[in-house]
Amino acid sequence: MGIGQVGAASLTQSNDAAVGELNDIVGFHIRLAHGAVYRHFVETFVDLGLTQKQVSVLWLVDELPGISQIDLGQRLRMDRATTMTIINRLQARDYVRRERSETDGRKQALYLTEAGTEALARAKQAIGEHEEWLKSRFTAEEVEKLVEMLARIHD
Amino acid sequence: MGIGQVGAASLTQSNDAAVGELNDIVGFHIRLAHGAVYRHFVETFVDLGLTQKQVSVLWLVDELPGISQIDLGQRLRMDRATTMTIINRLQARDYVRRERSETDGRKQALYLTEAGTEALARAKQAIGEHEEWLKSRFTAEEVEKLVEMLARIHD
DNA sequence: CCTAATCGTTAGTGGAGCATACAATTAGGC
DNA sequence: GCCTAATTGTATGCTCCACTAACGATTAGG
Repeated sequence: MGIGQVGAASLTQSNDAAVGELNDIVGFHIRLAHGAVYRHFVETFVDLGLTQKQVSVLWLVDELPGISQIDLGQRLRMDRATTMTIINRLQARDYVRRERSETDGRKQALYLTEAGTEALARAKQAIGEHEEWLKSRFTAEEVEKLVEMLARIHD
Repeated sequence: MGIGQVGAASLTQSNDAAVGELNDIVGFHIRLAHGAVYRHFVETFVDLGLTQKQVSVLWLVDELPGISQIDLGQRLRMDRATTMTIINRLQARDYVRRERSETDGRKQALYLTEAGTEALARAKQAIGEHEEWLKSRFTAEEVEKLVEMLARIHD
């Protein structure tokens, strides 16, 4: 699908499955793009059996060992209850363990288990493929611009 | 949050809740942005009680009366089962009705009811606010570029 | 005409997000 | 220091979305 200097309206309607005026809704495109990325992610991770959220959590716990659930949730924009269920799943698979924080009795300190570390390593491999699939349609400058614009939305 | 000519790396880490290397993952930003849009959508639509998907479906059925479920699903990137559940919900609320297609006995022809048409009208009002919230952080050129790049992902 | 494909449907699984309520712990004002 | 308020984790329950697998009805095509 060649991308030239054409208006976005005509461009994004070049597909055979037109959606009419919906095409002008930015949120609609974000949702569709997210869905496409999600589906490719699932394909790529079907062997590992990990979701986007689970990988993000493993990744962050690895970078910040001892992080609390509330801190983790805030960085990934999840509420406490959602964070709980994800940690529960990862703990059930023995990828993560909880320890009572020494400095704050309310908090749980999260750590990766060995299995979790291994799973994360494999996940990072898969993330590489996944990102390649995603980035392949953009130049480096466009990737940077895209990320910057997306960050303006979620920050 | 001022946006200047700064590299994306430092920019997107300007927030207090840093995520380290995850910041370089494009898919991660798409997911976060989608989450932010989703949350604002829910806020905006709490009175109407409609989801993004439901509004998209009402919108398309209105533009293409008599559309089949399979066609609808393809345009919105949903599989048959997912489309079913959404149509079921909209039908239960009397926003949509199914009719046997005259030209193909396998298909259902979808139409909005009067209540559905009214709901869509209110939804379009709310979409206006929602889009304004979303677009307010971009120039018109940026919006066009963003939509075009997102379309490259989901087309 | 008969087989294969398509479409809708049903049932079941799993992930994610949210609200609410509660217990334990800590922080802060007095 | 004490007491109240806030924080953190937890449990329960709800909704929504996406997918798989199977099945019946219908249509398309060799």
